[in-house]
Amino acid sequence: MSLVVTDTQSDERVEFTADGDVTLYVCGLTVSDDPHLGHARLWFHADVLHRWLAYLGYDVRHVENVTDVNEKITARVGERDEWTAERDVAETFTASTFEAMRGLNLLRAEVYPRVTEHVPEIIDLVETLIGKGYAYESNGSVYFDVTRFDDYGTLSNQDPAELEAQGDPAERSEKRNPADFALWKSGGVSEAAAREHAKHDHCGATPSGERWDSPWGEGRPGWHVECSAMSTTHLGDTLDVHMGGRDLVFPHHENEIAQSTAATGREFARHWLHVGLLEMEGEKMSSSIGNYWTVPDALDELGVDVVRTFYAGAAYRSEQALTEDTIAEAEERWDRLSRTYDRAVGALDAVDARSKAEDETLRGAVETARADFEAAMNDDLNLREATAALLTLTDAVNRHVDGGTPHDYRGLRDAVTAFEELGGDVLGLGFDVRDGGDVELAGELVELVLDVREAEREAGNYDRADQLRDALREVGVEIEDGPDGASYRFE
RNA sequence: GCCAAGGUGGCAGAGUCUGGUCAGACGCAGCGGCCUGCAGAGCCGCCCGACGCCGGUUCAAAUCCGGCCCUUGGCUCCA
Repeated sequence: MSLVVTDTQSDERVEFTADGDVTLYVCGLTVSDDPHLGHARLWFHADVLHRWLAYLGYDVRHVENVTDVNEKITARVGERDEWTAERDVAETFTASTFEAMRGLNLLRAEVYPRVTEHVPEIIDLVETLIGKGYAYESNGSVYFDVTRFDDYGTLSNQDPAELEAQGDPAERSEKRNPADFALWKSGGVSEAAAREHAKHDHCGATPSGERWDSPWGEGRPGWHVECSAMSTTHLGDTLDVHMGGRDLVFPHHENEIAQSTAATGREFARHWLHVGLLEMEGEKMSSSIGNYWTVPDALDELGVDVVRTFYAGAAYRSEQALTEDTIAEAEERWDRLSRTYDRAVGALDAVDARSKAEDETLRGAVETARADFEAAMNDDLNLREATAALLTLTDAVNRHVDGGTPHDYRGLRDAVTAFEELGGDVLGLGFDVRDGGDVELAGELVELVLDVREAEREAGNYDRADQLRDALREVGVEIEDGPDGASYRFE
């Protein structure tokens, strides 16, 4: 059984193939603001692909760029006192981006290359393109001539002749064809562009952003060429997988293909995977619309596991709706998974777990869950079905734990391992992660309160017992009465 | 206007490539039961019932063909 993915190039399900290491390039963030849940959706799906390929035995070389040169970044200079240059703003949000990524429990990429580190490579690439006749200099800027590249438009199925012109009016007059795009822009950020992207009015001179020397004079790299240069620098001419948001298909990825293929003469990416957009109230979540939820806020409010469970509720290639209902569903799903995991671990470590007890139903359920999970993952990374396989396993585990003692040690251990390997390692859910603080002491204190509560219950003082339970819930301790007395878990 | 993705039960979301076998699994919402001092969790069971619209092909269409409507995205910075 092998992995099948939906490739944007052919729009067909194709078998995933790679020789040895898998090179994975993800079009990363422009660091002009805190990342929001839309950006994180791409990160999540790239992360799960990374994790699944690792599970299948591939060594994954994952590179995700940081775009730290951009008009939107420049436009925020001066908004805070410490933001005196484009670089200051970029560094602030690069830091918050990394923090968000860690908070989302993403596997680290091999490198997070930044544009500011790769200007020499970008200039080399542009010179190569000029040398091969694919690009031309005009007024200190350099443009890619789309008429020289026969396959231009095949990824997005666009006809260059039908396209509206790219770039602003001043730029258009410098170009041979309306659809030509900039590889290098002369000078700094124009005042018009800076103003357009500015969110807030602020005093002082309009910032023009950083500039670099080049064979064509001072200027700034074009957006599309950055990704071509950074991916080639770190992963070579041909990528196994190129991922990005669906909104980048045109022009960004189309242009990347043109630049890289023209420069190297080789296929740029074997597989293109595009992640559908996150919708909020029927619209794309976007900083410019303002309907966004930042990653730090979402992590505070929901926790990383609910956020990840939410993302696992829809296929990467589909759009996904963020609503109260879909969030509530994710909360329920994660609660059910983690609760069951805790119960299984509890039963496993109890004296009632015996080496010779055997529950064929439980063991069969574990095997079925593993098989279903793997089949779902290989079927174009169907995360909702994969999650469903784990949820089906919760049923068998709960039935076993409810079914009295002795417990089937081996069966429970296999179930726990399945949760950890499939839910934990592959989906990145934190089954065995416990919050910080002195958990042991907290546990002892909770036990103490529970002893008091038990005494009250035995005395028939249920009001008092319920008060204690409510009080514990308020500080984040959930009490559940069972046949063997009360148990608790930290929320 | 051009390009792309999509429209499936109350929600969410598979299935469309390979026309018929279950419009499937899981979860949420709803109902009943077990358990329980109550609650929660858990378990068992259940109702309901959807393939955007109009044609065509076919013994048979969610699935193939044609037309139309609607939604979202891209064509300008965008994950």
